[in-house]
Amino acid sequence: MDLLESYRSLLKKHGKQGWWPLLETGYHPNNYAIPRTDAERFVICIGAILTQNTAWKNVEKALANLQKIKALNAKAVLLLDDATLKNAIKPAGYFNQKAKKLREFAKFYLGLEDKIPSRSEFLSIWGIGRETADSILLYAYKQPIFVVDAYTRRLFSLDADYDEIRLLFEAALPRDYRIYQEFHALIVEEGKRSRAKTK
DNA sequence: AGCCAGGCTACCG
DNA sequence: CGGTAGCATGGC
Repeated sequence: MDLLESYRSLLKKHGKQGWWPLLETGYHPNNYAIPRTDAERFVICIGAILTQNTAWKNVEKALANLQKIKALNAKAVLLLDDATLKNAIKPAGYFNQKAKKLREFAKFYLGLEDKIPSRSEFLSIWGIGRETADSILLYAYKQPIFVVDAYTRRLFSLDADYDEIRLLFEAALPRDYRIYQEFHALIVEEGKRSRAKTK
């Protein structure tokens, strides 16, 4: 299986996806400067948590609610009372769990200096699993780590352990975070469309 | 009217 | 270890 060839063909089919989408600017194809600020970085991180097993459309509603109450930063999240936080993120589902996950992450985030946390540091946070950790590393920190999700397994008929699949992609592709970002986004786009067609 | 979304944790055998 | 119930809302 030539993964680089799959990447090229998906790119031709769907065009650049421009992940990660932000509230103000939406998608930003051909712009790899994002995140430019610490604020954008944090929004990417909590978006990655909120989108766990959840359609992005619903995550956008939750993010917009948080923005409305000026809680798109770590300090503000920690200062919100429980009911307000849960109510804001309710559209993204699992609001009891995700409220706790956001607080756990915000606590961690506030403790950071300028350094980039390691994968295992992210994984040690309650509520951050492998895909979420890798999404944060790839899209918020621009680290060349491939993100594996349900669509990746489905599209390529892979039934191996998460990290095995991740390493398979990383070995087959140039070590370039921009390619990893686009490829994962393209896989999701392809997965969404092929599902819409077959139903 | 179901089925399922850009998963994770806890618990089971 | 691998497998899976539970978590929750909204879109199609």
